[in-house]
Amino acid sequence: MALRYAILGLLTKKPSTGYELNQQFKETMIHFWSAHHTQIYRELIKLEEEEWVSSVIYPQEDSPDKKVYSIEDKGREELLKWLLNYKVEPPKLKDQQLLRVSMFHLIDPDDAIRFLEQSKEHHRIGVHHMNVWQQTQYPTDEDKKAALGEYFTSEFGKRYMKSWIDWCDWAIRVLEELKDEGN
Amino acid sequence: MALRYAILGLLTKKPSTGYELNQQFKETMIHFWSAHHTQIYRELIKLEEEEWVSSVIYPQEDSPDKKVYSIEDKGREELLKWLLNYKVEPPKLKDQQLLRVSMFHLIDPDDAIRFLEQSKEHHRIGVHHMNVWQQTQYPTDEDKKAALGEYFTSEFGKRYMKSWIDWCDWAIRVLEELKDEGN
DNA sequence: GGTGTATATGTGTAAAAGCACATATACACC
DNA sequence: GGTGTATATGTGCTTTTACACATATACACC
Repeated sequence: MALRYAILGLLTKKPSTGYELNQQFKETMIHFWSAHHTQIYRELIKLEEEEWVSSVIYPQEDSPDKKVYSIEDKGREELLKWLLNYKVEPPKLKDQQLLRVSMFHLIDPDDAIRFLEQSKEHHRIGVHHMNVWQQTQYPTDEDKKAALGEYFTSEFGKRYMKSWIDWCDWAIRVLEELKDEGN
Repeated sequence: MALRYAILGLLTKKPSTGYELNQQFKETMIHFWSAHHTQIYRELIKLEEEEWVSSVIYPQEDSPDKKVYSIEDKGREELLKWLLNYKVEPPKLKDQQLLRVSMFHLIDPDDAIRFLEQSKEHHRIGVHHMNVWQQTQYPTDEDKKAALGEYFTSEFGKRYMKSWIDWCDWAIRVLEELKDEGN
């Protein structure tokens, strides 16, 4: 039920196609929300039926037609209602990497270390991507107020990935020590 | 499809009832996996049909009968297969708190600050709970190897919550500065 | 005496999410 | 000439997850 609010939130910034919304889910919202593109297209259809958004089709020559969605008054109203009527809810997450970490008692310490090295590398690349993104997309001082959300959540994502890397280093150290004790 | 492996992972530590598994999901796995209790009971039934686990019913006098599940060879085998055949997959998450943060451009800075203060308090309580848990449940040096998973993931959860709190402080500072500039 | 919480296990049904596949064009790379 | 990627929007179907509710006992608190 919250996916619709995620979509509406993006549409308050600028009218977008389903394709563009999906890009933004993958780029800027990756650290707190995931959605499949088919889910986004279907939710947009529902939102239009309920008149929370409207769409205009722009024919294109060298690629398929674009369907650009805009938020309507009803949508803006409902979004604000949802935004201000909150209770602190814990996030719902499924992290296969940490799930595997939780079973490290079943595998060889060397395999565990290899796993953590890969995970660390993955997050190192993530931090790099974030730096690239920030250099091109980061809100400047003038429009910081208009892009506060992106400013805050991208910083969160960066800190999250950095603390992942630190945690990996710590866990690898613990495993190395355990190996030494074993000798 | 991964829920079953989460359940199997817990059952490698000790035979448990669905109720106990649900407790552990809420206590120690909260930082990387969420599951509803009805989902756990249904998955256990499927796992037993496929003979990955088995169950024994213990009648009780002062509360309903217990159904204690144990992992079978087939389950242990499949778990290890899954554990070692991985590709690094990004986590799937739905965090309503960060989703609301991403829409801070729509609300009053004072409302945003209040929101972050509540969120911070929530994570402060989380760190406190973690400290209490660690004092009673934390693996000691002797059985650290047997409880490596809990040792690593609880440390991850603690670091995660602490970095949430730091990030809240940072974001509140940014908002205060923006307010001052507005005057 | 009622309310809330804890123990313990479910069913029925709805909503959310994901997978495989479909269509159509174009540009880059080997 | 084939493969992969990017643009752009979907359908059909399955799996996963969640919600409301059901049952039964006991203990604490007001």
